[in-house]
Amino acid sequence: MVSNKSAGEQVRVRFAPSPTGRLHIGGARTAIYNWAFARATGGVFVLRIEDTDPDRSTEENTQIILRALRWMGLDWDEGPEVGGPFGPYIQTKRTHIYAEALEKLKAKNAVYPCFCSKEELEQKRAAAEEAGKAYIGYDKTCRDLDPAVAQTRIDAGEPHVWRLRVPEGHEPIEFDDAVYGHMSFPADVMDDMILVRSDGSPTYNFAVVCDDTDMRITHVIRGDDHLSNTPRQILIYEALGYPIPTFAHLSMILGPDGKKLSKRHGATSVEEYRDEGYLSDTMVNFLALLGWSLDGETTIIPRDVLCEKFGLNRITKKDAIFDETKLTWMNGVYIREMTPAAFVEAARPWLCKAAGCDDDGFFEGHRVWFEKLYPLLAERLVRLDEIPDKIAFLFWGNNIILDADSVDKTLKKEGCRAKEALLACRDVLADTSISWNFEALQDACKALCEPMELKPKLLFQPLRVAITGNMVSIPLFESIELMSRENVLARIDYTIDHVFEQ
RNA sequence: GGCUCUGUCGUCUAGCGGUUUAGGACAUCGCCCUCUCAAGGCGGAGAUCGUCGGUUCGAAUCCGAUCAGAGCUACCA
Repeated sequence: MVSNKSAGEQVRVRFAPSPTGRLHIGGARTAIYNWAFARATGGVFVLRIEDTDPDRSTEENTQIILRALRWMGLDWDEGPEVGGPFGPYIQTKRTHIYAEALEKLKAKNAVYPCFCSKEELEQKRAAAEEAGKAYIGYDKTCRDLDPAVAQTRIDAGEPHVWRLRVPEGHEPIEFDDAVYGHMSFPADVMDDMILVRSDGSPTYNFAVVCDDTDMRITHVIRGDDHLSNTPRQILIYEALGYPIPTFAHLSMILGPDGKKLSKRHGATSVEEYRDEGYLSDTMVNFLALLGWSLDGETTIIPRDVLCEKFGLNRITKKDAIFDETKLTWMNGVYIREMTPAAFVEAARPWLCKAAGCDDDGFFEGHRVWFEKLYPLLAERLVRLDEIPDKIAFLFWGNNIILDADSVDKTLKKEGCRAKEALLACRDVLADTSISWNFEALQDACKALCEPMELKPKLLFQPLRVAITGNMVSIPLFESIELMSRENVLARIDYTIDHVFEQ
């Protein structure tokens, strides 16, 4: 077996999604590993679109995947839209590569045309299953057709595929997987697989081998659903006489019930997580840790550390369950580490939603004001989409929507002296000699506690309900500072009128 | 059916024959802080390392068997 990994050679890896849907969590993790490995080794990260399935591949999906990768910050060195020396990077535009490879195989008699129709094959399979034995593979009907006869049928326009002529008595196919270790597969169970379909298009196994070779890929890092395909591909590499890259297979990502992750489990694409208010830093960190560890102790691993320390040697073989709880916790950590400016930028959709206005002028005009919100919000958020609920009250103007439960528990509670407290605070907040700044206002209100013989809680909670509408809110006086005196006084007046005067 | 892989707290994981009374993180429980909610600090509980047998003075770590789960076995990728 030849290895294509000579010492000192630059690492070239690739992420090769098929555009049959959005970028799935599992695919995103594969992309992250490839990207991080390239960055850690000073290698090249290639993006290739595998759209050889004409029925399911769409240009729209390709765009969705590119957008998702960009959002995660996984920049590719070669691929769609950035080009590179081994393009094009979209399989349907590389048909000449596969055609040349097929000619090469024909010349070596390593392939043969097969005229069995899909229907015939399916019948045989069904018959085998009924007979009790499961289908053993293609029965090689066309393998030994007389070449001249075959050529005549081809010339007559009879539909045919091209199959690999797997050498008889081939020794077990062996390779060293970077994560699974030494692998050995008996060759006699390998089918004479189809390389080129009757419409002339290449099948997956054939296309990957041609492309990975052509693009000088040194390490194939992909999902372990391809582990069993690897010996098949090695057979193709051998037939073509191409050097074999290093393989690294990644375990699967499962849903909470231990079954393959699917829509049934909720969000499965990175875009859905983005729309729920997860940060791209969170996604990269969390997914990187699903199947890989830095040292077994560190959980928060910023992307620059990932890019420096990532390696194939600490990848797990075990399937991992995708636990959203931990993802959510981690998102909170990253939110707390942001700068106010970065926060406002990332949170724009939800900030605007809270304000009920999303035009550019409004947003730009409120940037500074929004940044002041960051410290109040950061330690209470775990997802960005929680923002509207927490700050909506700031945009109510002179109006106030009182939460019934909060009113009962803090304003109408027996002996709580809420009305008295509100009146006293109102006087402080109406006093224009006190500067409109949260510390000054807070100190002035707090000074009321002693003479009134009220615990801070009994003074502040009624005020909180009167101004925010709820007994649970972001910090009270910081919020007041961000509102106008007019709005604040109006809300207190309204609350006093409506709660206490029947 | 055949081929192949996996199996450590609920979850992600560390562990590579003795330094392990199996470490960390999330979740959970308790306490502290506190004008709410959080965040933060401290502490607790939680894994006889799938099971059984073997090798060894000694095994989560090596070997065998067994069970359970997964992938592949397509003119899908």
